[in-house]
Amino acid sequence: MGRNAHFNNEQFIDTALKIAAGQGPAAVTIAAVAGDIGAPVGSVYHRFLSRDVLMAEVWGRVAASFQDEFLTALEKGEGIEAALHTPRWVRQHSAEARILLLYRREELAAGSWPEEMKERAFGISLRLDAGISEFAARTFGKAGREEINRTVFAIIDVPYAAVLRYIRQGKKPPRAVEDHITKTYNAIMRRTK
Amino acid sequence: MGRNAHFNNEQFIDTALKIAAGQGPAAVTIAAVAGDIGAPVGSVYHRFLSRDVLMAEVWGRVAASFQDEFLTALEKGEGIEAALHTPRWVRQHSAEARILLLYRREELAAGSWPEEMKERAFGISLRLDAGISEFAARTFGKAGREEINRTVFAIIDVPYAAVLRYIRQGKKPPRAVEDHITKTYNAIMRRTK
DNA sequence: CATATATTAGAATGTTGATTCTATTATGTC
DNA sequence: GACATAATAGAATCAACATTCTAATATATG
Repeated sequence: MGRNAHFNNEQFIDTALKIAAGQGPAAVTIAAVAGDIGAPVGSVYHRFLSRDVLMAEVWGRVAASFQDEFLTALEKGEGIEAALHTPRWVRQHSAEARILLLYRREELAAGSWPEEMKERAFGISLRLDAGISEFAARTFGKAGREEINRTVFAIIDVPYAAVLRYIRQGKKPPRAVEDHITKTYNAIMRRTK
Repeated sequence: MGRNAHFNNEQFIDTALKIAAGQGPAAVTIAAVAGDIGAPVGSVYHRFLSRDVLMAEVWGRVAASFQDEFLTALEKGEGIEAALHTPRWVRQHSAEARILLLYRREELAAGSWPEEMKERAFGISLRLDAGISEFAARTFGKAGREEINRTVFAIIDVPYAAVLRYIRQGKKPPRAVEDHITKTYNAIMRRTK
């Protein structure tokens, strides 16, 4: 019952994502999102409790897109595959990459995340920590702070650094980044301390 | 002539820097800066043409603080010293580091930089490019795109990544980051391609 | 001491954008 | 066909801030 919808949640999330990627999160005003689709602002609020909730959806989508493949590689025990996932994913998902790597969660949605989203984010973070720990233990024989730090550096921080400069310029990372990431990975994750 | 000043430019810049480091650039409202010092908002505008100009001063100060030592090390030909400058500087300058590494120029001051500041920034950027090029040429025998990419990665991007995680948590980077940076530097800057 | 002026003081203005509110319009159900 | 309601429409509110404006105050200079 009720009239047919002209729009759907996905459209609003997609549009918010597109604007955030192109012009930064501050440009994602309710009017801009609605205007882009040709919807009235009221329709945004009909579907999302607030701007924060809309942005939290954007974040959730982007983070999940990245982390699912990343964790899969890691849980398989392929550290170098996990590390190389970053440049690959970035090439395939330019807009999402800009959001994930250029802004922090709090810049997208300042306060009040819906409980469900907080739990989702917490779950992802737990899974990430566990994956890293297990991998460190498997690689080094134990997973103390030292081993975890090295692992995080090699498979998260360095790939991020390798790719960031290109994302800022709106370019796809060149092939050389794989080489840099791999060399660093080998140097850091070598068994010999 | 005229009455004595109760405040001075430095105070406003310091306060803006402190607030930006602690609560992010968005928290740097004119009222917040003035209020923190006990000055009227009018006094801010008496000294700075606009919020953007004030923030540009903050940025200029922070950038210069970092880059002077960095470039000195680089121009001496000490690549590894330049790379290690990042964690050292970060430990000594927590607030400045948060601003320099957590936000981009445009987040501090969106539009309209005063001409003088633009030139200063441009000069710094030129000097940086030249320093990197020279260093790459000295290290690899030539400074093509490939050699420059490697150099930038090893002495800028990786140190940044090594330190970022701790800055976000408001902690000082542990000693291990020097080890990671050094290992990476050796792996990447090895003469053998 | 009178004047010019640098500076403080802080109220008034204007804009931008989130959010709320009040219709209006279709569509399924009875 | 009348009713309930999901959804669209978009005007009206509200709040936060940057910026502007109009005093009020000291102080140096003559």
